[in-house]
Amino acid sequence: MALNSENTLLTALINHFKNYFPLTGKEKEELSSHFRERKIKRRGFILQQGDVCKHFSFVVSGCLKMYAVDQTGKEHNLQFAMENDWITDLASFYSEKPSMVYIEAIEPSSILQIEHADLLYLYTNYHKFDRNFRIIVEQRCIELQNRVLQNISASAEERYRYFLQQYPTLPNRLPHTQIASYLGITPEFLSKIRKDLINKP
Amino acid sequence: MALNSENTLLTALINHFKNYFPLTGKEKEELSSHFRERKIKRRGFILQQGDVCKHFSFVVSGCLKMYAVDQTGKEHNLQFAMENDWITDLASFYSEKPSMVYIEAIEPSSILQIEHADLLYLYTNYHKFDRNFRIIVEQRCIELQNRVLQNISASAEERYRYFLQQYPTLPNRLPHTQIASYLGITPEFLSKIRKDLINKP
DNA sequence: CCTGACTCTTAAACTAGTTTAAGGGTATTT
DNA sequence: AAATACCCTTAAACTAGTTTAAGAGTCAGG
Repeated sequence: MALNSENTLLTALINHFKNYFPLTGKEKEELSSHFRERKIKRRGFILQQGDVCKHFSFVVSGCLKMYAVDQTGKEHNLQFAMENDWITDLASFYSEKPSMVYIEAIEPSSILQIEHADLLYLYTNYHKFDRNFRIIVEQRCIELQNRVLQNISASAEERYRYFLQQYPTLPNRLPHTQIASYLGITPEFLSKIRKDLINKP
Repeated sequence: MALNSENTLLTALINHFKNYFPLTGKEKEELSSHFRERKIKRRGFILQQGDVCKHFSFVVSGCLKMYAVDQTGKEHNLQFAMENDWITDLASFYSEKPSMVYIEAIEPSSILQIEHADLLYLYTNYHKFDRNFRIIVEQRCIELQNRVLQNISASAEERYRYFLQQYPTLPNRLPHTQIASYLGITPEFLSKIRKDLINKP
C-alpha cells in the first residue's frame, strides 16, 4: 500500500513517532504494510478475557478501557486509552497465553493494530522500532508506578484530585462509575467525594 | 578491562542477559567497560530524594528498596530489588530531573551500575541493548499493572497472600513494617492479618 | 553489661470507605 | 410513546483499616 496524505490514521501514527526517534521513509512504508486500520463501535471489544491478546493497538481517535472482572462480576479499570495512546495486554501479548482482561471501546474509536509476528518482524529488522517501543513502555512504566504510589499512600479524595489533573477531559467523556472503578472505590463514595469537593475546593 | 572468570559480579549480569537475547563477545566487553561494581552497606543510599537518578542498577546480591516519603514523613515502598533485579527511578533517570524517591540498601548489597550517558552509548551502538532493556522494562510493566489491579480490587489480606506468593523469602529477610508499607497498610493491621491467617490458613 | 532504638503485638476508639436500599433523571430501545 | 436500562445521588447501617497507646522482645552500640 502506498503512502498518501489522505491516509489520516497512519499519518497520526507517523506523527506520534516524531516524539521519539522519527521514522525514515522505509520505516514508514513498513508501518503502512504491517498496521491495520480498524473502527470499533461503542461497547465493541478488541480483547476478551480468555482470548490471547494478538494486537498492539494505537488509538487515533475515541477512547478504550482495559479492565479485569473479579469473581463477583465487578469491573476494575486498569487503563483508559485515548488519542495517541497505546493499549495492549503486555502479559498475554508476549507470552501468547490467554488474557485475564477485556479491552472495550467506551466511545466509537479508530485504531491502528499490529499483530505479534509483525511487530517481531519490525523489532528484528529495524533497531528503531525496538528503541521506540522501549521508550513507549518506559513511559507506561512511569505512569503505573505513580499510580501505585497514589494507591498505597493517598486517600480516595486525593486520588480523585490527581485523576482530574491527569485526565481533565475524562469526567465529561465517560460515566463516573468508570472513574470510580479506576480509582478503586465505589460509585457511591465517589459521589460523596464530588459533593465534598464542591463545598471546599 | 579484560573479562575473566573471577569477575563474579559481571558474570552474574552476563548470565542474566541469557534470559533475553544473549550477548556476543564484543557486547560482553562493552558491559565490562561501562558497568561499575559497587558494594552498598545496610542503610546505604544509591539515590536520595532531590538528586537526579544517575544510574541504572543491577542487583547481584543483597536487597534494596525504592520508596517515597510523604508530607507526614511516612515511607511508602514502591519496589524491592533482590538478586537479578534491576532498579532505577525511570522518571528521573531519563528526564535528568530531581527524583521524588529514595533507593536504599536493606541488606549489604553488591550491585553493578551504568550511567545514563553510557547506557545511551550502548543503546545507540548495539541494537541488542535497546531490545533487552525493552524486554526488562516490559516485565516491570506487567508486574506494576498486576500490583495496580491488586490495589484497586483486593482486600489487604488478599494483597498480603499474593505478596507471600510473589516474594516467599522476603518476610524472613526484612521487617514487617517494610511489607506493610509496600502493601499500603499500617504495621498494626498487618499484624492482625497475620494473626488471622494463622487461625484460618 | 546496660541503654536506647527498633520491632512486633494487642486492644480500644475512631474514620474512611462499602453495602444496601430507594428515588429521580436521562438516554436507548421497542 | 412507553418501556427498559443505565446513571447519579442520598442516607443509614455496616466493615475494613487507622490511630493512639502501651507493653514485651530483640538487637546494635557505647
